[in-house]
Amino acid sequence: MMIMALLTIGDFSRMTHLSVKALRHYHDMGVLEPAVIDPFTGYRSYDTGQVPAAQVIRRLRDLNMPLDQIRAVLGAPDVDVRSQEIMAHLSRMERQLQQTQAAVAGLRALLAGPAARPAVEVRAIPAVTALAVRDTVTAADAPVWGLDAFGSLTAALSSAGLTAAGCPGALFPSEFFETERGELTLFLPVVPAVASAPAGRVQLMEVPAAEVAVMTHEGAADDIDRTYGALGTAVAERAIGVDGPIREYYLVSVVDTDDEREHRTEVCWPVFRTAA
Amino acid sequence: MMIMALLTIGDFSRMTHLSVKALRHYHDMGVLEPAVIDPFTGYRSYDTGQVPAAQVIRRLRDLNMPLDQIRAVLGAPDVDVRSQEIMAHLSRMERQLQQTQAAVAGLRALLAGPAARPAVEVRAIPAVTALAVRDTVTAADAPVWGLDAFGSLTAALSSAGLTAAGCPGALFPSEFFETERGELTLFLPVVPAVASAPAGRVQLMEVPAAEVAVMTHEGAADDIDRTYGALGTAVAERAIGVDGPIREYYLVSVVDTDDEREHRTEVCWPVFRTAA
DNA sequence: TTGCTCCTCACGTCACGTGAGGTGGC
DNA sequence: TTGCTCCTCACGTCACGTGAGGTGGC
Repeated sequence: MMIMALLTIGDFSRMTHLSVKALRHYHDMGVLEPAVIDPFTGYRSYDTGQVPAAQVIRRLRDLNMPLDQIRAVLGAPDVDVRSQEIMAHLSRMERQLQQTQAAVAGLRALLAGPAARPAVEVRAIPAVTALAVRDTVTAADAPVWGLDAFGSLTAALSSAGLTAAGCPGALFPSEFFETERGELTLFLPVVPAVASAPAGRVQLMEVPAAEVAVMTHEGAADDIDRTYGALGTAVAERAIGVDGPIREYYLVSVVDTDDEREHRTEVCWPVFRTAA
Repeated sequence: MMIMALLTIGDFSRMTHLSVKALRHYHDMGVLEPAVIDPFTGYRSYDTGQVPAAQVIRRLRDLNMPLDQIRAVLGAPDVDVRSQEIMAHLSRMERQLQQTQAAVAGLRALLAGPAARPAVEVRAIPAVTALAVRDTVTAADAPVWGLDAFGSLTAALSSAGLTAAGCPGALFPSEFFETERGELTLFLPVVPAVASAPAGRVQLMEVPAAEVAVMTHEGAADDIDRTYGALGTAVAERAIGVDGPIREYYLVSVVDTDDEREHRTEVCWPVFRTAA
């Protein structure tokens, strides 16, 4: 760890293409400490040996990695942890890229004009017994949470010796859309039976009956707001809406096929019990 | 433009998957005004007819379009201007995506360990006459500016009846790296001759002589900080650096080939005149 | 009357950028 | 001595999120 040559912050800036302001910020945040700090003038001096670290920081910032994570990556004791954190970040970025592509496609579709909208059907859903997982989740985490929760449900299904009685569904409280965070419930209807109590985070619950307006969403979940808009509009214009959680039923989902175009989701909006 | 049904902010949030906080913010920013505002309570009411606009906003925000631009897009009088602005944004995003991919590749290369570094050569560059364009530019705008300036230079070359005497180069003041903004000079050496004065923003200048350390960067410009780091390190460790603008000479660049891997750029770092 | 929804400030977040105002070294 | 580089606050930016504290409608 020999010091090879000390550099002013200006020289170091030129060598790394990091702005002086950014370097000072990285110092303040503990991401990249100068090799020497003059106790009288406060002048920072960097070492030529710090150039590679600065280049890594620049790349990670280009990839939008937060400074806290960069500090953790650079401070990781062994190389495995380090590359593991980087790979985790890259896969998060890949997911984000897919979302971007979906947004571009969705935008084109929107601007091309309103698509033919599937019909709205009013339906009475009876109460059912179901295995369920309930957690407080943010909108950003919801897809991953859902997949994980579904894994727990299928595991509990077999270990409790129960039989599925329909496709999985979820309950979304109003709060979830209004604040992008709320307590979600993923459930899997089962044939009622005397069974051993489900273990862990899976519980047996009664999904209440409901009168709902239903519209089927075809395709990837990124576009599902279009169906919400069309369904909500239909409900509002008929003035039949009531309070209560929105439901989704996953007729065909990622657990059935990787081709998102084949996915089918029923969106259910609560309406008056009196609606014919 | 008939009002079809009024919605509370909560209902509108559920229908568009925009958070209530976001909707209030869009109102404050003039991006999406509620159809009705109760003068006593301040309650906002939206119209079902506003759902499509909200969906477009959501897509554009997913694409990181700033609210100012979104307001402009939605307010655009004709569809041509609107789709033009969107296309411009998409191409900016595409450029950003390329940068992301370059950052991933660059990161892999950095973590794989230091590459074999090309040799540093100390060279005396004589003064030359050149056509030049000079502008104050930010680091983010520099590549586009450079391409545009080169176009002006070649146009001026033929209209002034001059002959090129070398490949194009650029001068970068220290300030440009330290603040990511500064006055850049792109120049094209010419055979001195009595010629008509160049027009517009192109001027005839004397590029001063300089003693420099030179390293050749092979490949895309996104990676050029690695060469700056290696060159700056070499200069610092020999303690031969002096003040002065850094130069780049574009031996093979985007004007010669679209294959970035073939690009070759000489980076020139000012050193003592006495260096042998 | 009790929840629930809605409202308006005021402040926080994140990674710096933008001055202001001042000092040190050649 | 004059520039130039460096320093430290303090505040701004952008698109909201996070409470605090309060009101209206069923």
